[in-house]
Amino acid sequence: MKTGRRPTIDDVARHAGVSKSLVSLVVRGDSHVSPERRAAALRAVAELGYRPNAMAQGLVQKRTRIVGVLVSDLNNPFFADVIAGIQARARSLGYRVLMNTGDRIQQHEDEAIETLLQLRVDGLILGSPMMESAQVVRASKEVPVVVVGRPARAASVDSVADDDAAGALAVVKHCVSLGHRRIAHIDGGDGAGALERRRGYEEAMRKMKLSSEIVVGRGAYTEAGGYQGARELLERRPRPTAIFAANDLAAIGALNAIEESGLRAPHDISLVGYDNTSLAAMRHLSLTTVHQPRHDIGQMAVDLLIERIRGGRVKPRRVVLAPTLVVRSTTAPPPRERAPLSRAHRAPKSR
Amino acid sequence: MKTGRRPTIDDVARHAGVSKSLVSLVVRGDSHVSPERRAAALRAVAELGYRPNAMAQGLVQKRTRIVGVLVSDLNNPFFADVIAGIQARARSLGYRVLMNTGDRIQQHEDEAIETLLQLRVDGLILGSPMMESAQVVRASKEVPVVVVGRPARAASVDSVADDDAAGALAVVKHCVSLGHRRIAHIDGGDGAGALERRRGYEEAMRKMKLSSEIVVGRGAYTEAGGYQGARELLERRPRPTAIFAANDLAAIGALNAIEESGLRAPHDISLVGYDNTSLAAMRHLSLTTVHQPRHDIGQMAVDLLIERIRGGRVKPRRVVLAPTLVVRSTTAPPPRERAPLSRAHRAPKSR
DNA sequence: CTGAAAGCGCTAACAA
DNA sequence: TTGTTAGCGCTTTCAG
Repeated sequence: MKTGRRPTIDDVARHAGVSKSLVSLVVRGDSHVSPERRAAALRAVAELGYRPNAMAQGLVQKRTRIVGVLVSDLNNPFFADVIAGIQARARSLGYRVLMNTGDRIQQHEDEAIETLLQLRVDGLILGSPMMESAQVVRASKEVPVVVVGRPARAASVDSVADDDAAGALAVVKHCVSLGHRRIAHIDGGDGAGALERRRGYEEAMRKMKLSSEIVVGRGAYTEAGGYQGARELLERRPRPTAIFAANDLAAIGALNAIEESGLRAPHDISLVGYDNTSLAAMRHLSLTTVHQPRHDIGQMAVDLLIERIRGGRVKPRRVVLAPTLVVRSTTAPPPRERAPLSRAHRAPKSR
Repeated sequence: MKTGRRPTIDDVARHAGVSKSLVSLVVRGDSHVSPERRAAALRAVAELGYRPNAMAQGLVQKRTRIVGVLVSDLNNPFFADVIAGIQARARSLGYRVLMNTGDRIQQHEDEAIETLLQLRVDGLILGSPMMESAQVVRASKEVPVVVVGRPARAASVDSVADDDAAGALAVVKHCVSLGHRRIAHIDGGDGAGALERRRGYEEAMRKMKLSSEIVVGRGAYTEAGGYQGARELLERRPRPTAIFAANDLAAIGALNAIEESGLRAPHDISLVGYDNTSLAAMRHLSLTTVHQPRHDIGQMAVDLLIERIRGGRVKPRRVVLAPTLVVRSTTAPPPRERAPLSRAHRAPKSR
């Protein structure tokens, strides 16, 4: 496992018969070095298996070229693509990425951030953090912070998220165009952006003149949360004919509840998710959902971050990306009502 | 964003009117400090918002108390629980976790490890790495390494994985007990542990006296891989009556292919996955699969790692955890054959 | 273009 | 108990 202590830049210098600083220049790819010495240094590096100590570098340079990423929930495939976008962009800008997860537990999130902060990462990207805004602000006092998946509330923090209002409106319109009126929502509990998505739903319902049909079940951005929310909604009479879940995971949980009740989607009840994760795309599931440009979100987050790191921009930026409805197989016209009464004032509005 | 430079331990010491080392002791919780000075130091820490610089600490202490984790694929929910296990155990042992992902690309994996190594993490856990064994060995020269999800091949590396042979045998036995004989396998391509799983399948088939029925389709640990493999298998005549995919993701891909061919599982063809991820448990999917104790795997990985870090154990350890078959709804007796011929020598063996 | 020296923020002896 | 001192491994002036 180990052969004495690890070689330092001094060892390399001695081995190559040059000075420390010369080696330092070579290792970092500076061009103002004579070919011979460069070669000598490089050879020594290879022979000794020298690996620069990032801590020592960071200590003196006062930067690490590391962006820290906090992911609220690794179970949510939504983040996989966002992170891919982050990694790709960071790589091309010469930064490295280090992740940490909070398991959807605030205290863990705090610890995760603390770790990253103590390491002196150059910037922080928070993926749908559960943590309170105050914590985010606190972190932003130390280092540039970009929040992903929910709009930032603080002035010192950038954010990139999708337009929940637009997404929700598209969903509601789609359902209405199929003939639904009793369109219920399962919210994301205290998950990131859940409030915005819920408001988007309510607003959309009002826009479609369905204020009186607004019904929200309490959920979470998890399968279990969706299941709970659906149970609550399915007990209502009259039952909703369409359910709009706060994300795909919740939609799947809702689907479980629906099937458990002996109902089928979309025959008896239509179901819509949010995020267009790989789950939704599964042919077997084929969930109607809302697509967010995840990769772009990740890239944009890095761009904002680096911009702050480099330029010292101060003005906060709230980037909002347009979502798109993806119609698959879990939405269909509502089943015919037994009592024709409720069909009476159906708004024929469609898009 | 920033208010001048960050406070250092010197600032704290000056502010509190004590020495650096006193502050250092207090911050690290040393007990040999008088209450008054401790209080003074703590107050100064709070007032200045002091946060120890982990790089400086690491530099002098020659350890970071960080375990680095490489995750091959964030899309695979398998890792979420393993990581939860890692985090939990690491936390309780006073270590922090920093993750990195390689997107299933070898070069990225190498870079990810390099980042972690340059940061001088105390140990490395590699989650189902795609990288070659040589790379793993190279890393293990720098720092203790534990491989998760595939047996380590090198003497300097520990590993913790499940018993693929046992898992495969359970799957094959289950299928046989339902009356299947043409049980095909979709392998994991060059994914971690794919070879072992495939060998386990072949061995199991032989044990069940079905050597002549061994058929392997080329796949990967992804939905796309499973889809491809299934396409290949479904073209065969006679068609397999059961498919055993290398993991759940692949099984889902296979399911897509099956349904696309107008077949249904388990009515026309039985399907088994591996890993018992949250995907498999989805009621709507209800995939028969093999459960691995993911949380335990993560914990065990940390235990092995810390043991090496602390004690300097040298003897390699290969921990193998027992998997269990989880029978759900994608397996059933095979459809009746048109030609009764092939039913003639069905082995009635069951478990 | 190259080398010597100073110091990043912290801990670990060692003294006091 | 507490303060002083000497580095950890590296980069960065600043002379040569």
